[in-house]
Amino acid sequence: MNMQAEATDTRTAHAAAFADLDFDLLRRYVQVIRHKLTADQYLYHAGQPFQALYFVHSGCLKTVELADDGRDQVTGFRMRGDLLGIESIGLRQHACSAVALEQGEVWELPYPAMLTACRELPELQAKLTAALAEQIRQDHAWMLNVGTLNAEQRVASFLVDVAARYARLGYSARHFILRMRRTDMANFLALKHETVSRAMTRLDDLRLIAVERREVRVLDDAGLRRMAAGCAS
Amino acid sequence: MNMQAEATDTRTAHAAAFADLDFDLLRRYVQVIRHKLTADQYLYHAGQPFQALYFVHSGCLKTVELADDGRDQVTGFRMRGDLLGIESIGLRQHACSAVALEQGEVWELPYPAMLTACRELPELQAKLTAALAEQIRQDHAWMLNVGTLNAEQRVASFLVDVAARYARLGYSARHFILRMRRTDMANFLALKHETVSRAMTRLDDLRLIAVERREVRVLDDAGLRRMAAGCAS
DNA sequence: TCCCGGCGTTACACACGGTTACAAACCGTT
DNA sequence: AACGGTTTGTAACCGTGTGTAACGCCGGGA
Repeated sequence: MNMQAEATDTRTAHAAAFADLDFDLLRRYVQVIRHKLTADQYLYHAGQPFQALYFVHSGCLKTVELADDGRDQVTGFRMRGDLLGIESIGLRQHACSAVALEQGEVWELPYPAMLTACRELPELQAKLTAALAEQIRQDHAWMLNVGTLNAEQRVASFLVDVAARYARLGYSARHFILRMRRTDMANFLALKHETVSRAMTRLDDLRLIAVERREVRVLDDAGLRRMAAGCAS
Repeated sequence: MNMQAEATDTRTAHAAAFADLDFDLLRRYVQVIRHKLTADQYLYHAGQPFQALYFVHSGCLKTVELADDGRDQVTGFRMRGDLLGIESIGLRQHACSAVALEQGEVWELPYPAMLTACRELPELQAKLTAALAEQIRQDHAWMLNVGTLNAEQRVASFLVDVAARYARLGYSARHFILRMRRTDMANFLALKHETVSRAMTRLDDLRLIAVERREVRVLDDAGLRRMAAGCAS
């Protein structure tokens, strides 16, 4: 849901997913600890000691960047197969917070053990590095969208990306339930929640989607993608 | 110049710089190739084969994300000590373009050789990973600023960050020359160049800075930082 | 030296999205 | 079923930043 370029073009074709990792092999080196999460539960707070990465097994979480003066920015949403905490690598304390949007389960991967495991398993090292690079590309795609698209286009782009992520997980890209509130979506897209509401109803009016609160049905995929790209009208 | 949090707080205190790397040691493993660049010269284009990372030895470059429909977004500015190309790790082709803003020199680090060198030098591997994570944190700080600050505050924040980067390189944080045009600044800050101009003159009117085209003098550092934070007025 | 093109600045009208306010729908609790 | 709190939707107004245009400045080339 990081609004990365929707089409898997040649540049992103080889983006490695952490999901298809051999966890049985990994468990020989790293003690993987399962954690159940409930809605609104913090997985970690900004400022807490950084000790582990987290693999999302189920559910959906948001990562939130915080400023000293109280400003906050949702920097992404993570679902099954995504890795959490990589942004804090090299620090002693977490750079941001991670909050569960619904109940779910994450697998804790203690970082010191991961480091030694990386020395034994070059494949793991490559996957981790690839995950970091992929995160940078996602963020840059977000910058491009927020920097160049208007409110409606941003919302459309977001929905296209969400749909693609659901498709990758084997769910329907045509009909899904958003896991986050309007406020979270708005914050992520650098908009206000009223604006997101208006954009959603407008996309509904245009028969591109059918919305009912968090339930979204994609009626005109091509049209939605056209809207998500720079094309006006 | 990526508008990261200006104060080096406890969270960013251990951000590893690639600058203090032992290049003599690295040269035993990697054939470092020097490249001179002239203003407006592309170091690499989006879509070109990804074969190397680049260490900026002198000069200033911008990285530009491109969309199929022609939209473009400046994702950052790189100066001496910064690493270029890391966002394309794991891909066959570069994900973005890099353009020199002035004459300068970069050192090409062929990536396959870097990979093998990383296996021999754990310190190098750590530095590379840290550089990737640091990039993510910079991007998230940018998201926070663009998502929550108005035009004036963004420009102030940008100037504070530029000043900090110059200071780190041993130059004056009080008096410097911007290396990029208003258009590049504006694109990076998700504004229009006219808006950046107006913001600069307003910061000048407020006696926080003294501007004359690309020349900037910081008159009230604390005031500028206050403006760069969420504080209104 | 003059001319030209790129860059930066300024003025003004307008539009998009923010602000504010209120209402409706949903949720969990009692 | 009634209640309160939260989330979402709708509407009117307003302000920040944009679009447009004109002008000034500076540097490079003829």
